[in-house]
Amino acid sequence: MKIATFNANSVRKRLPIVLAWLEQHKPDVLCLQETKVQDSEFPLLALTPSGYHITFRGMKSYNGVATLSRHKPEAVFYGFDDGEEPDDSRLLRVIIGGIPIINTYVPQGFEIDSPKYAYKLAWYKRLRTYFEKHLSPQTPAIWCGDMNVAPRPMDVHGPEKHLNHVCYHEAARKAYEQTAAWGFEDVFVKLYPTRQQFTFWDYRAPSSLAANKGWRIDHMMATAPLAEKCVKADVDVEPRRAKDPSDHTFLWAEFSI
DNA sequence: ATGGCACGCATGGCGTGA
Repeated sequence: MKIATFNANSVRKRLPIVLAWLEQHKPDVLCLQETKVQDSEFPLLALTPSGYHITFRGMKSYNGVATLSRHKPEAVFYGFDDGEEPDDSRLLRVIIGGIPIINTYVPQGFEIDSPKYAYKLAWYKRLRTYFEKHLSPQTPAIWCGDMNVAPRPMDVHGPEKHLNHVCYHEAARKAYEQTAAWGFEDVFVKLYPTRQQFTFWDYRAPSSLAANKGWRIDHMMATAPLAEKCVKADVDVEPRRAKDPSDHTFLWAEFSI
């Protein structure tokens, strides 16, 4: 099973890139974030020729998640179900072949003294509770998406400059680690523990890609029984170099199941 | 030290992203 994740930064703007990537790499599942489109406007027709089943939930302008799959999901769950705001434009769980696949677009947080940052930290706590409620660390499950956290110093260019950045600040890294510690392992790190590989390069510094000044903030996580079956994983930088790119690129993994 | 680019939209500027 091959599964990929991609923050598209508008699925409508990125249709050519998404369609080409599906055609070339033929993943079983592709999780998209920041689709930036409400459901009534989702470009279903444009994606139909790909042959993928498409599960999506979005809102106007911001956020939005979609999961494309070769096989139709057996079940679909939108957002949190803890009685608070479901935030269903950021959390999507589908079951495919008996395996839960959780697609998340974790809040970015703006600035560390912003209420948005407190919301991000709380979001990670809610997500751990969600895992406890719906999953088991002893059975196969995947959690992937834009986590908006660079977990290790090597996961961001110039970490010393970003200690107060919401994607590297200690509290954000701790929140991410404590959620993953429920029972998810980063399969890219498992395969390449010492390799520096970013998944995001800022648009605003036009040289960021050429200078490789990026962040590794998109992650592919698996519970132990699945992580041990991960045979390949990689980041495909090519779509970031394409015309009209997203600021993120694709991360994928293959499991021998 | 600062800002830079891209996207969507009750669009000639703003909120958001990271």
